[in-house]
Amino acid sequence: MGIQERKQREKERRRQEILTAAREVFSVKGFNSATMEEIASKAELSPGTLYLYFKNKEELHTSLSIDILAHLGSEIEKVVDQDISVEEKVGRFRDVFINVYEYDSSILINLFHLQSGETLHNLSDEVMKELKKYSSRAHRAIIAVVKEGIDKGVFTEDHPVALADVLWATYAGVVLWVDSKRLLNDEKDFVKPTLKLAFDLIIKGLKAE
Amino acid sequence: MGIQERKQREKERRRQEILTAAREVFSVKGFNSATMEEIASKAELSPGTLYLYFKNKEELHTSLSIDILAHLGSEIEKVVDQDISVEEKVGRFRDVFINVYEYDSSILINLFHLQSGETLHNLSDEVMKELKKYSSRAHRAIIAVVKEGIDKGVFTEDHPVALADVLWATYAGVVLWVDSKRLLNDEKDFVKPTLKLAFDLIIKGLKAE
Amino acid sequence: MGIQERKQREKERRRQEILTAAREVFSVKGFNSATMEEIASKAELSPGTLYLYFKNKEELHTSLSIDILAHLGSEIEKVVDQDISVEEKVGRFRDVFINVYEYDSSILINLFHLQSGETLHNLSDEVMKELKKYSSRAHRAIIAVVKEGIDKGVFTEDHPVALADVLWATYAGVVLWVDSKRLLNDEKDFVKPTLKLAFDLIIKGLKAE
Amino acid sequence: MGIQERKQREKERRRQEILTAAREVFSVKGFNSATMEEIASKAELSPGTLYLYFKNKEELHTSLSIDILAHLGSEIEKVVDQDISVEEKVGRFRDVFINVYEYDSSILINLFHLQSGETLHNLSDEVMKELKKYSSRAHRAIIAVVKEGIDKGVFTEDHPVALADVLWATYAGVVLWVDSKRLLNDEKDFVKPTLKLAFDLIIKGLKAE
DNA sequence: TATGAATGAGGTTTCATTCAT
DNA sequence: TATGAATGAAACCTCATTCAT
Repeated sequence: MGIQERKQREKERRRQEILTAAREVFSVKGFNSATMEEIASKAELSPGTLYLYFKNKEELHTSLSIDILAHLGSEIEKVVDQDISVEEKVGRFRDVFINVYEYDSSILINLFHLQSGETLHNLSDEVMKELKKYSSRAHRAIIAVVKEGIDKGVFTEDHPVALADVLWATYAGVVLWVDSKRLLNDEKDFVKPTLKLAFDLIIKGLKAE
Repeated sequence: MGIQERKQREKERRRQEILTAAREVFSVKGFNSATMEEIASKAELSPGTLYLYFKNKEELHTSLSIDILAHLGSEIEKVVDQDISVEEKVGRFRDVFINVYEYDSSILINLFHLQSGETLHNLSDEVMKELKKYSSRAHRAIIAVVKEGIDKGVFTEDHPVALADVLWATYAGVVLWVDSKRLLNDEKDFVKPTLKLAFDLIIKGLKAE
Repeated sequence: MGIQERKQREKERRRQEILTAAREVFSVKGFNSATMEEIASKAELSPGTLYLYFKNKEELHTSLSIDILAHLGSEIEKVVDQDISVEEKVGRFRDVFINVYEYDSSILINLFHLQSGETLHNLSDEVMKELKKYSSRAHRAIIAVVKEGIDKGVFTEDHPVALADVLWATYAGVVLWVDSKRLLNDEKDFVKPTLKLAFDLIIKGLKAE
Repeated sequence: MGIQERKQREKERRRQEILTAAREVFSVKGFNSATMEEIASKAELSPGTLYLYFKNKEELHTSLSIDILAHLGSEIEKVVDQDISVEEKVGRFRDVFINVYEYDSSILINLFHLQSGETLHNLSDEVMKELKKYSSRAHRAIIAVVKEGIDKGVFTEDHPVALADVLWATYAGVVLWVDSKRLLNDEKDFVKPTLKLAFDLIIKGLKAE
């Protein structure tokens, strides 16, 4: 391992440390209330250093979303070529969704919230492209499975993209809705069962008679 | 009409003007990027005047949400006692959702975004209570219908509250997801068909075999 | 009584009502924290009306000081020509001071605080003149008595103006100091005994051996 | 001298620069009319920088008072154990008072004005505690000397705390009164002789026959 | 590469004062 | 004379970002 490489690795490690600190702070405070200073301090770095690794606050935040989106996408993709029935595949999607939610619920919530006009408009083209890339990767995988189901006559005939949207939207909706209910009413987190129920209904609904 | 009444009416009109201006600005900019100055200027008023009608920025924003939530709640409630089948009732819910979305999509989106930790924590108790009130009103109505379906043996037996959550979450999810897709990919707005599809699937899924 | 006169009287009555309301508000809130709106509301008038009677907030406040100063001055003056010893006269001053303090401690405190650069600079010449007039009236009376004491050989020979300043300053000092101690330590109001003690010391100190 | 130490010193120097600028501005304008912007500009800094050194305007102002109060307290304390008569000690108090006044009359005036309801209520508990600490330190020292005088039979028997209050109040009163007279009548500053006179009277008055 | 002190634009909010009715 | 809605200037304060070291 040459010096170059070691440096590269060191740099990547530092980047991850910042991301970890940022994740914690954004989770607790939300995007606007989180301050670069607090993130820096949690990463045991100075504010200025953050800007050596990320262009600005926005991109630091979005990097987190991209990370989780990339992970989600790759997990989703793994399902496509498995040797199981399409219904089971959709069931696996549900499990992936649940796992990712449980792995880092707050950033996932942020991810879904992020995708609103306010935040989206300020992103650099580069970051935007990455966001799209990972987002569509997951989406394509879902579409493929839905299509498979339709082709095999297992699912009702319908537009596969739209069906994929429904699955994805339901995921986002349950996560956000349950989160907000929890905040409003001090209830406990019941994303998992709600997600299960929603997907069971949809899978049932998907089936061709 | 006495002077008192005319003044009252004038005041209400002015309030509505501010709300309209705020709606436009918040829709385009989001809560944080919107400025009171811009809202005031759009309403052709001075910044100070806004504070005669709303305690602060937060409350101005939340008023918009409460308005639409109240409307949504009352429309949803109307469905409960109609003399139609439960499946049709759920279909009507879907229609109400679509109508409300079409009436004011941007504030609805804001409403769903609003309900995240960051924003929710700063609301006054009073506003919070109203938010809860209207929110739970709609929710209760949905629960009632789901329950009716289960009791009549038309819907699968399951926890009615959870089923209502699924419906509501799906609504929120579709609205947010389609909105973000639109922003990301410059696509056109296809909330309506997606909502239709999602509800059709769920209604089908809901049915007892 | 003609119409003119009645109007005049009515106007004066209204002015007094405003002053009364202002006194209450300024006493509780202090000059800066008091708002014209609150004063107006306490006087059961609208903010605009206040400006028909007083040029601005500053002058409304100063009017209160002038009132109490005028009262203080006239009470002090009454002492001068009484048929009693000079020591007794100084004792009477003390009593007048105590009475005025007890009549309206908060405005008196405000009066002493008022006389600092911040406030004093913004007064109109006219108000300034009145302030001086009443202030010097009281002062002159005290000087006269001190002088009488010196002339009669009862008091130590010293500059009468300076001695008058000491008396007056002691009054202000005790009032302010006790007030601030009360605020800092939640103690009770002990202006009266402190004032008695201070004057007893000074009267004793004043005596020629 | 290490880097740490140099930085520390540099920081302290900057703090003092700000305090100096603030002192000037507060002296001329008073607390409310002074603006952070003006203070910053006088210190040749940007407004934001002030907030790196002081939490807010209030605390910047109070820091000035605490500084002078601390100085005053320590000077007063030095008098207590000196090997001189109690009368001389009280005379020394007077000298300390005069010195402190001459060192920084404007902040001293502000200090006495500060201690009024309006300002006092907004202080943080921490600052309040410091204020009390230094204030009571000076006060205790005075009480001790007065007590010594009474115990030795040199002073009239009376409540030492009350006597200390009189001394302190006279100090505050003379300073404020003379200041306001100066402002009202454009007279010159005669705090020093007035203070001398007042204390001579009081010392004489204090003596047991 | 890392620091962290300094920046300064910009936002929210208050409230004395005005003026059309 | 009285109103009170509207004004708008101005203040405090925050914090993402920069840059000299």
